[in-house]
Amino acid sequence: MTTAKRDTYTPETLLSVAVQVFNERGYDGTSMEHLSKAAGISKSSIYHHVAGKEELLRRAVSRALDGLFGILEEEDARVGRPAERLEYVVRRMVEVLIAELPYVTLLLRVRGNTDTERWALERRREFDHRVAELLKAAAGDGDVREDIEVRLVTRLVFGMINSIVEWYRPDGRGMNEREVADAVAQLAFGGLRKAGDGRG
Amino acid sequence: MTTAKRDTYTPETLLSVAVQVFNERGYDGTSMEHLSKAAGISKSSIYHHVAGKEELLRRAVSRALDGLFGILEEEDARVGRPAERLEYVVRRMVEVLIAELPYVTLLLRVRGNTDTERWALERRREFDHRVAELLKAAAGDGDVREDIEVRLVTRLVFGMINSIVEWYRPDGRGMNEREVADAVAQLAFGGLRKAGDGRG
DNA sequence: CCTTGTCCCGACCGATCGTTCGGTTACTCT
DNA sequence: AGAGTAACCGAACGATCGGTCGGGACAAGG
Repeated sequence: MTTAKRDTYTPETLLSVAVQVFNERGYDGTSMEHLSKAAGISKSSIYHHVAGKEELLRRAVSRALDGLFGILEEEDARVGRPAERLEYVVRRMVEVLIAELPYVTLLLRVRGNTDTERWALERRREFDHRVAELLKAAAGDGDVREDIEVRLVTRLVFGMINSIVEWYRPDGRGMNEREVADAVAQLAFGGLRKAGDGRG
Repeated sequence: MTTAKRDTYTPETLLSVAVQVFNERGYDGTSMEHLSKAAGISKSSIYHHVAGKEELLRRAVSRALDGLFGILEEEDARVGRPAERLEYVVRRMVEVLIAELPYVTLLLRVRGNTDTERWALERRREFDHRVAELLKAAAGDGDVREDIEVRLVTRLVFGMINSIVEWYRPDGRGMNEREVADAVAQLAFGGLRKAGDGRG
């Protein structure tokens, strides 16, 4: 039956291995041979669980996108003053990014060579746009600086957040999700200079 | 003679075409066939000008690294108060990044699959380290906030700057290098919140 | 026992990979 | 004009690519 539990591979466990290799070697730089070596099964056996290489990519970026879009559906992201909703979304982005680190990492590196990659890029743009609107509303309230273009600020803040995938590693003794989220929020809203009180 | 000017390809003109394709498709996702189509010459002719695909990558990342390390040798980056030297370096990084956009873009995307890529990653880390020391000195002077770890701040600011390659396109009617550098410096040092006066 | 279906494998497919080679064109210099 | 050579090409190289195929091992249900 379909609900039976086996100690062999499932599409999910295979995915976690594949995503790790994708992030180390790059998607295009990873062959099915690399995946079979990393997973410990033969190349042809992979096709018993998933349709192919691109399905693994699709499953991975879907998981990342679900996590990000899920933020926008949370109550604190939907109701309240835009500036506060924005800060909440920024913090949650960091948390989700860390919680789903390998999947988001892969999402952020997609180039657009295949249909799956182009779909991922489109959905990413959609998410960016939603956050940009939040920032725009906050600027309309006079809660954030207006001397820099909204679109530019959005891109820079996204750049700062997304760069986390380039260095954060869950060592155990490192920072946890909350600490990183605090640092990002403080730096993004308060800036590098000492004068700012950092709010709270 | 070697100084003769031809209207055919040189390693440099070929490089500019190759880097553009590398950035569109990714290095691993680009075949020599793709390059020959984009350059308008046959695949085998490329090997008359360069030793192979990896040499094109090495030339490209070398150019980007030379631009970045060149900043650290400029006078304003070497003498003066660390906090001011830091702000100068940040602004110059943005300018160099935009001036050498395709080359820096490629540099920031290498994964480490070949010797060339690993060498590029090592030199990048060296540059990051040099800037981190500058930030550390500025923190020692009490000129920047110390409530966030120096290494973390460095990474986040680098993330913000480096993200420029993901969206900046020299349209002509868009922002110029100086305007982007100003915005980055203002956001990095002054933060998103309105309270900050933005210094000057 | 035998069937059924899951899980896995080695061998192989056509296509494409980066690269090489022999040879032709076209320009420069004398 | 003739020699020399830089620039270029089509064809082909062995290797590897993502993916297919037929079948074997194994556990569960009858």
